[in-house]
Amino acid sequence: MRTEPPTRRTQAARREATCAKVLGATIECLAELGYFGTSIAAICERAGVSQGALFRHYPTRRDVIVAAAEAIGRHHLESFAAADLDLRRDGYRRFVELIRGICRSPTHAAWREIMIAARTDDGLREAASAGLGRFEAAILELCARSLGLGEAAAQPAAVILLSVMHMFDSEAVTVVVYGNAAIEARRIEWATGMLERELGVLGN
Amino acid sequence: MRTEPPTRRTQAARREATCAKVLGATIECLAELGYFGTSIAAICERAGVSQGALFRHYPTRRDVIVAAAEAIGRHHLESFAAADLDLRRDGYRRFVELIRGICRSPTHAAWREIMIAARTDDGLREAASAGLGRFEAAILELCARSLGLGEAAAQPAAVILLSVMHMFDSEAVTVVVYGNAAIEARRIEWATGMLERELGVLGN
DNA sequence: TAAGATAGAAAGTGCCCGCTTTCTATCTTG
DNA sequence: CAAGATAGAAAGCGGGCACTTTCTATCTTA
Repeated sequence: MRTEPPTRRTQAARREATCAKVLGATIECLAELGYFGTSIAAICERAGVSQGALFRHYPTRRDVIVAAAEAIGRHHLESFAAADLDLRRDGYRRFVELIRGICRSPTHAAWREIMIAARTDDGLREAASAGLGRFEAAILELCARSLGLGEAAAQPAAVILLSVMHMFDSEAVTVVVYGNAAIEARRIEWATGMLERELGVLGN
Repeated sequence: MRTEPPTRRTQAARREATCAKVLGATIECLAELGYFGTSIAAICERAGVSQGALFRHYPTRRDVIVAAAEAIGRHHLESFAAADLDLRRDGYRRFVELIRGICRSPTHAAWREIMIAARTDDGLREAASAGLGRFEAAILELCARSLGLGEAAAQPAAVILLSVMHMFDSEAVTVVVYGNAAIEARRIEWATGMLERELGVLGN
């Protein structure tokens, strides 16, 4: 399995394969090494691809990052679709655990690294905001679907659910830097109850 | 005012003056250029100080960042002390606006840049976590003082208030990258009401 | 006030970065 | 199957980075 026999593959397939390896490695690097540490060399080493190969498919480092943001955005959409959550059927505990799990995942760490970099990098921001926004879009869609409301009527709920997402997104960073297990345990309890109280009213 | 006459200053005063200039410039750079863009050259240019001068006082770039984190932590503590907030007297709207304002401030942006970098930089994390944690400490202290409860009894309130802080911390990034004014306006309203409902119970 | 210590400026130094160049291997198409 | 196109490897290149060295100016102290 080390060097597979020279299987005959179409050019498109070869291209897609190395692009996938590059994007996967980029997401891993962002999660483990941060935006700063995600160098072309680090990406290529992890992907098992030469730098020349990478630059054949992506003209600049920024384009690699932007493509990774797109991939992460799609991944987030799929995660929510796969969870197939119905807030009224499942209750809010599952939602809270789902959001917290996603926020603490490596993929989301990569998403966050790009978000933070985009704040101070105008070009990256313009190029990547669509892909990054898909995480927000995923939750908005979840609201409409899960509550069986139109987009306008779902907005009050969306504000609340997005706020919970922001809460766990920011918490996930502090967990690593100066974790406070007692507070985190209380938070997940409180968030569940709070959603029941705040969204229960809307559910009528 | 361009080149002030060679006023006679003690060595300690000169030292303190350039250190202050360096730390101020570092915080500005972190806020405007991000962690990546906060190079020694950028810091020194903004501070009006040579690189040799900087390295006389801080052995490495990391030490500059750590010192900046300490300064930001102290600044956050002072911000909360200066606000002199009493939740029961002032109501929750002022708290929500205070937190949102702080989270959107340049100083807090610098804090966040260091937090994010600390996630993937072990040495930075160990050296800076104490300073960074002062933001959390400031809110915890606010809880105990503002609600007139002991530390143990204040913890349920602390969980809620810290959660609101996390919410606006994460929101502040998305505001820059793909702002959604409608949701942000609703969020500040909702957060105020939610705190009244959730903390009103505890207040008894 | 002389001698040593500290602060600061200016010009390096080596390294790693994103990216390019060059060349070979594999695939497509007439 | 020949000829051109595409994919990929390997080495190289300029530039910016953190940090050092060297030298001068200012302060401290005996």
